[in-house]
Amino acid sequence: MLEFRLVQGSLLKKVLEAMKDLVNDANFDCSSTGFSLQAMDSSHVALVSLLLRSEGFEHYRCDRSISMGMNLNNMAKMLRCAGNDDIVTLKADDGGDCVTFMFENPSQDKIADFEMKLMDIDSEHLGIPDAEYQSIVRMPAAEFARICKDLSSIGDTVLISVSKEGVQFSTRGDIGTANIVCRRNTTVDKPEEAVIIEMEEPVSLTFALRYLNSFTKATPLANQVTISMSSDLPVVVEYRIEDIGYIRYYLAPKIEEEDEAAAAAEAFSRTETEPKHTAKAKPKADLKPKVEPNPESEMKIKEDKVSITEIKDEDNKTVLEINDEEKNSPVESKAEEETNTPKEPKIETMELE
Amino acid sequence: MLEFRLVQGSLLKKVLEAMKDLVNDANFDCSSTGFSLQAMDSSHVALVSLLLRSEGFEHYRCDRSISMGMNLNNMAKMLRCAGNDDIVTLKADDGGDCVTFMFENPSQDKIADFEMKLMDIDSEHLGIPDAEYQSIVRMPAAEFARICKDLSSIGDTVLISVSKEGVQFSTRGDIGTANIVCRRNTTVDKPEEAVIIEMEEPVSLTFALRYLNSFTKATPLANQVTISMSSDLPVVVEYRIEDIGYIRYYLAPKIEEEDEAAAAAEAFSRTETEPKHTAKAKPKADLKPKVEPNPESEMKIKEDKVSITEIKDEDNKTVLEINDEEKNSPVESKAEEETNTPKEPKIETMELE
DNA sequence: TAGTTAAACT
DNA sequence: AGTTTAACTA
Repeated sequence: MLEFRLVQGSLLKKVLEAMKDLVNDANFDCSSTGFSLQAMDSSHVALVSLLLRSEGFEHYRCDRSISMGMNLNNMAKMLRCAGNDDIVTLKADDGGDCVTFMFENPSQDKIADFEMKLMDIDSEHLGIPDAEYQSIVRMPAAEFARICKDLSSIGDTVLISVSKEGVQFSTRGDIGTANIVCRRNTTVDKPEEAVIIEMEEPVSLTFALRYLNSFTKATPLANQVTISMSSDLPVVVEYRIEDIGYIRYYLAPKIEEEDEAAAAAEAFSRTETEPKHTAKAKPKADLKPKVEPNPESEMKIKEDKVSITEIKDEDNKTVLEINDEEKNSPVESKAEEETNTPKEPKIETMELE
Repeated sequence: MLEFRLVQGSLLKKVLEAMKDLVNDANFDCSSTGFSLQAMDSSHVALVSLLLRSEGFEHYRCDRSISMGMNLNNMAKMLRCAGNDDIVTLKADDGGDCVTFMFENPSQDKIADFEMKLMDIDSEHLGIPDAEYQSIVRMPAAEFARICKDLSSIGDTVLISVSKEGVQFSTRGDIGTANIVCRRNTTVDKPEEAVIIEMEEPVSLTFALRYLNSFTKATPLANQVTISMSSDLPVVVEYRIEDIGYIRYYLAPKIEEEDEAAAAAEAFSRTETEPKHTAKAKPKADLKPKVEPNPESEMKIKEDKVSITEIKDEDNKTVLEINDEEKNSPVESKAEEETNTPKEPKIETMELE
């Protein structure tokens, strides 16, 4: 028996709006400590990780851990039927193949319940390494969203460069170029407007704006966003959900094209002479973990079972592999249905447990 | 070297939104006195004229007059990246082929610069006669916009009839007819709601609503709109931009169809028996200027060099030609790329200087 | 996939 | 009324 009650029902609505564009189907993992989800986007380029801790709920009961496969689009549709001030209750029987959403409006005179069929989603549980990052930027979530949206009207990718003084976003497209600089700004009286840079090493990385724009669907969940970057790790874009958890997005950086390589050279310690090969053919011996997993990490996974791999595929795109050493053959998620041409660097498999 | 700074950056955003639907590419003419643009719409039916005087800018520097060809859609895209409260600076080097837009947010912690390639647009400089008009209507810009939008759901054209008491907008379509009358109303306490009629002679003219609806994109720039009409001149729809200039739209009236001819008969002294012919094939000798240029006119151009010609093309549509007598062959703008079927009356060439 | 238009919310 | 978001169309 699983049952939890969330007074601020709009929170769950926003969480689903923040995931449904990126992920079609995913397992919600419920345990006594809370409610979590990890899933790769349908083209296996980005990864979403959600955590809602049990303490954040008004009432939380989970007799035994269960994994509920849901179509996020359908779940979002149902949650859209809840008013923003409604109290949302989610119920599921242990053996059942259904989940029930119950919405109570504030005056308790309207009670709705929606039942949704669960799905059997054969997804590996993705463990995510909690690495140390060379640069961490905290800035207003709305501002980051605005920048990504604006730049995507000029170009397809953004080069994010962090220095002690601030963070610069730049792009280039057919109609011209754009450069946006956000200066470090630790305004004390308005913490939600602060731009905070924690930099150990300057970083310059390029990302596909298409995915960043998907990530910013989480903007209504938090005032601030945290962008954590290291040269050879996927960027982490985190929205902390007050008192209850977070939603995090991971995206592998793109390799610069020749003409942009110079600008990125200092940030990338990668050798430009590295031979190209296909991701699948890449021998394990060539793997070059750049960042050791943090031993202090809160990760549930064992670090010695994780390797982060960066290789180039035939299109000179980056492929990051984070592999369980006991499972050397990457397993494609069977939930994958889309026929996207894989132009993006792929986080091929994040099966870490 | 050209550089100007506009504290109210949203103004430039609105100006571009007000032009981009009508004009693809145009030259911005910058001189020490200000910033101006004249361009015909892509089907050569309507004309836009923009003026932003140097006094309206916080800082204005233009060492020598230059003409910068821009794609208005791309320029609008870039300006959309400016916040509404941003300070906008435009810069261009004299010899350069680029223009730079710089946006500073009010707290100065976010600075963006956008660079856009200039185009070589081979457009004649359009001089526009400043005629006297038989009827001038001033009314709230939002009300005019609403009327044009509403009527365009009924019909394609609007008959605007001005009398001392007010102005009437009427249309007819498959589903019925519509009539909107705005009474003269010089409310003293709310000047922005006034409807003011300056009438020397009653006027009834028909215009394509499609174009008027494009013109009303300028509504956010001004509280009031001025509509100046004479029987055989293009209507002028003017939005004054406070403290800095104006945007004006010109559109030739349509000839009434048979069933509507009666209503317009008094306004048009045209003979219904005039034979039909194609605009281009029409020999010069057949042109019948209907209205002599007003000798009292404030026009800057010499009247004897101007002829206003009204002819019908094969579709029984009006074509107004305002020709310099020294240039008998109408010159198509080379910026013209669209392949619109020229169903609308054309202001063929407005080269009057 | 991008742009535009309509609708809903603030 | 303005702004932001969603849905539809090209």
